Amino acid sequence: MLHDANLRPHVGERCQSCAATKNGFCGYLDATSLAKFAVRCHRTAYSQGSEIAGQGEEIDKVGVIASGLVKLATITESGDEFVLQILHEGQIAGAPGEGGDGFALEAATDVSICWVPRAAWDAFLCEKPPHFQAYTSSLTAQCDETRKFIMGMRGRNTVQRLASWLLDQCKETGCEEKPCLRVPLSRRDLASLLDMTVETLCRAVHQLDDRKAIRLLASDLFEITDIVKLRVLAKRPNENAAPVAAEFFDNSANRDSWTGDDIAMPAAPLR
Amino acid sequence: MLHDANLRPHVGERCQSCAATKNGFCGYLDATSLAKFAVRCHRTAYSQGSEIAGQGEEIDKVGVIASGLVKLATITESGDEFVLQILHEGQIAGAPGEGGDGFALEAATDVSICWVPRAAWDAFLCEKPPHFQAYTSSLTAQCDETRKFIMGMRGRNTVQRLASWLLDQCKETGCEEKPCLRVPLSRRDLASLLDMTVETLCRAVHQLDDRKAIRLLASDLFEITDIVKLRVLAKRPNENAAPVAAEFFDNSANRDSWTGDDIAMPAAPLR
DNA sequence: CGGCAGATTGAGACTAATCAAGAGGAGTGG
DNA sequence: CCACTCCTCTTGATTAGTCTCAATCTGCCG
Repeated sequence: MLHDANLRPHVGERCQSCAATKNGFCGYLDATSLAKFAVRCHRTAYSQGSEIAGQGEEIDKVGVIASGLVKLATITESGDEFVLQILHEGQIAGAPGEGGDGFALEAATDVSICWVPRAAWDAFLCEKPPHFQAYTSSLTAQCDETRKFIMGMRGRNTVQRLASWLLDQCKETGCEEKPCLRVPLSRRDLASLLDMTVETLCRAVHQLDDRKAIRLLASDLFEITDIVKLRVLAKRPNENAAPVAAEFFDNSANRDSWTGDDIAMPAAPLR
Repeated sequence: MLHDANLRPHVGERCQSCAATKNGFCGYLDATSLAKFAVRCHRTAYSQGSEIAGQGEEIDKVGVIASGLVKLATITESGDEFVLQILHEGQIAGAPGEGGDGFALEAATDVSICWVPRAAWDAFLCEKPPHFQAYTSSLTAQCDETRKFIMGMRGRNTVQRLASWLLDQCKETGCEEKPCLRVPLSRRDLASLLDMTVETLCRAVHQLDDRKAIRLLASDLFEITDIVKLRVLAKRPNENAAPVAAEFFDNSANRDSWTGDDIAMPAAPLR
């Protein structure tokens, strides 16, 4: 495990420049809570390819991905690696259960993660409801994303799966106008994620190229030349390019105090 | 939507006989909390095949599955239905995000669900940390289960996928000694869940039968005649038949009061 | 320059989908 | 009671799509 850096950021300082404060768990926190969170965590950097948590390894801490992509994979007895999921900025890594029984976390790109010891994490959540809400919102969002991913893979052949995944990537990175998409994953990882062989993935990429939906500028650089055609090839023709700005729950719902046993209506729903 | 019954159970009374109190969300609650929860929810019964929540329908309530199996599916523009997941006893249905964007919930068997209006749900969670912990534990467990399911499907052909799924079912229903497994899902639903056609599923079942791993007593009744062979056929040979009793978080961790701004160590980790 | 790993392309083998049709059961109406 | 329809489950033959194996190409590093 390579730890390129292991810093406890000054309150607010590091977070200011962190893109994850806009996304996922940190994005759900208000400034005050974020500051409190910052003092409890320490940021660790991992270089591409390094192992974050081994399979079967018990993790006694919870992490929020500050930058980069984390590969959630499993290695079978026969030695094959299967990429189950790619976690990104703002998502929770190492939540209880993860890694506990057969998943490994690996840095798919250079990654930095804000770790909090399990005990401190629990204490932070218990401080006030909005902290818990941030956590539940994150979990729900991640659960949902997984389901959406499965949806995108189902009932599609290899070319359609690739096209569908590229569409999702476009939305996620928000590259609607500038049609250039960088795919930091290796062919091997992407193929595994999309449940196909490297060779088939390669053919699928070139098929999209041949049909003028994309242009392969470099091995890891895709230009989306015709997003409409890409949608058709993904079997998702009627999808409007609606913004995907994750709908965070209304922060005005933050109640800093807890109710007693009396049943009080909360100021607003969680989401 | 068929509502065969719609009852507000008396505190404790209905819950006593409910199997879900041992599992999932309700299983994480202590007796007092469970009683409080019971007065807020109303149980609704759905007969097999009835729709619980339509695709795109906004759900303003949260449900805990009291009994039966709930099918989480999506219907594409071309009219094909894809079963993404089967939710069972004790799991959360209709969490925020679900149904919001393309999933439908349908009763795969006769089902009863304890519903709580969103607002009351949030209020319940905010009452004290253990309630939130029960929720986060449930979410994490469900997230994990989804990942395990994907793991079971990856890198396997149709026969292996079926065998793998059957193994999971054995563990879940705890039928280790008495080797009889009832599969309440229709061939159509099961095939969709396992990502194959009905025809292929049928052939896979009979292949397991031919190889003496199982015996098909009835169309929905499987006798596991040789669990070791079944493991081999599932490409999961080295799996011990370890109990899967979901590891619930230690209930002694229940803290009925909340900490202030000071950082206090919680009595025990969440899980 | 050679060695190496990843990416690409090609040809044949094999899996699972598709199309087609039969078997069995449940419900309906005469 | 039977004839009829409808639906699910099952089985068979054909075909399309992927995987496998193999070879070549590319860029990178020493």
